[in-house]
Amino acid sequence: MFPLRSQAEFFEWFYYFHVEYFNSMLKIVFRFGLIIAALLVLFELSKASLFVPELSSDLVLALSGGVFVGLGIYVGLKMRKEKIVEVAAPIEINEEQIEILGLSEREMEVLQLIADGCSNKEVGERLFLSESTIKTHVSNLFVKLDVKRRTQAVTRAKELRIIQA
Amino acid sequence: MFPLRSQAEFFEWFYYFHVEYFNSMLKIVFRFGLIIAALLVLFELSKASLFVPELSSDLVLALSGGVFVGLGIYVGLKMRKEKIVEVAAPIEINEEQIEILGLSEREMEVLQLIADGCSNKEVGERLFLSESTIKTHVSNLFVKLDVKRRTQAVTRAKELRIIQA
DNA sequence: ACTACTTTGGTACTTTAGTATGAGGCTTAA
DNA sequence: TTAAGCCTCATACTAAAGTACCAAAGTAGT
Repeated sequence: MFPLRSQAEFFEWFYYFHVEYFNSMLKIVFRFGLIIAALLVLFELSKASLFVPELSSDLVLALSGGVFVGLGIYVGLKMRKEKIVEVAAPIEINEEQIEILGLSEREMEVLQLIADGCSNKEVGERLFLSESTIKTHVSNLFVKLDVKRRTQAVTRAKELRIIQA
Repeated sequence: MFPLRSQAEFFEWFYYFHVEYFNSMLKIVFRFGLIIAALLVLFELSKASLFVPELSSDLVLALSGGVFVGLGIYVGLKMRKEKIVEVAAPIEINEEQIEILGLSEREMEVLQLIADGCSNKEVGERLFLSESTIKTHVSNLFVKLDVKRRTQAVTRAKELRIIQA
């Protein structure tokens, strides 16, 4: 049988890995490792053939092959799902960045409307404010975003994920 | 040994899969299947132990375990890479839509620069054209995109996937 | 109450954007 | 060759954007 001590060490090593890089891509590797370890045990059991001693090693291999294929399909599906979610999900707004830039609520409202293609006048109408006020807000926005034009402001805001893309 | 006929059938089945869903996530599954098949062969070879007959089955298991872990890491890295590419990759440009709208090459260049936040003057400087020419292009763009302002043009262009987001 | 900040609005001005129109040069297909 | 379409540039104009001030009202914390 697989030496227990080595197995334990194996898991220990993997646990270390897991803790060290928990939120990284190595999570995937860890998951993989676990599944593989489980499969090794399964394999070992099959080879021991306690219940069906007359099983040929070929059949065992075929079986484990099937298991691996099933695993492949499962993992493939799982990853695909994650992918779709990642791609299709609306980009979450970086509130922290808004804090850092010191953008007020009004400024954010104005920024969003500008990104929607509104003129200063239209923004004013939508927010029930005068065009003068909007101009003030826009000017302040430009300073805070370090840009010179509204188009740049929109691009920058989307880069910084502070408005919906 | 693993029965050759079954193995051939196995590959045939996988090939069918591959052709059927070539550009889908089942590509991953297929790749998985291939790797597994290769590993089964490797395993078989190890078991045959032609070169080192005194190898214990424990050691073989340990070795294959190592191989599987390596495989896990490799696949994990590979998939991670693909994911990042998919997420960060530039959205592919809808050439068909450009055709439909009847946008010329120059207009597309101007559109892209506008989206980057350039003023008409700056666009002109980058393309070695006069501001007048840019204004003409921009006006034509607005008609074709059915918008009234450059900010709207940018938003619309990104919606239609005719410029880089 | 004082301070700091946001929000609102204004005037006056400069710059950029956008419209309308015309026109010459270039390429391409009928 | 002629027509169509694109690219280029220009003038003259209107509209919108942007800057630089100032100022009052509200709000929240010290």
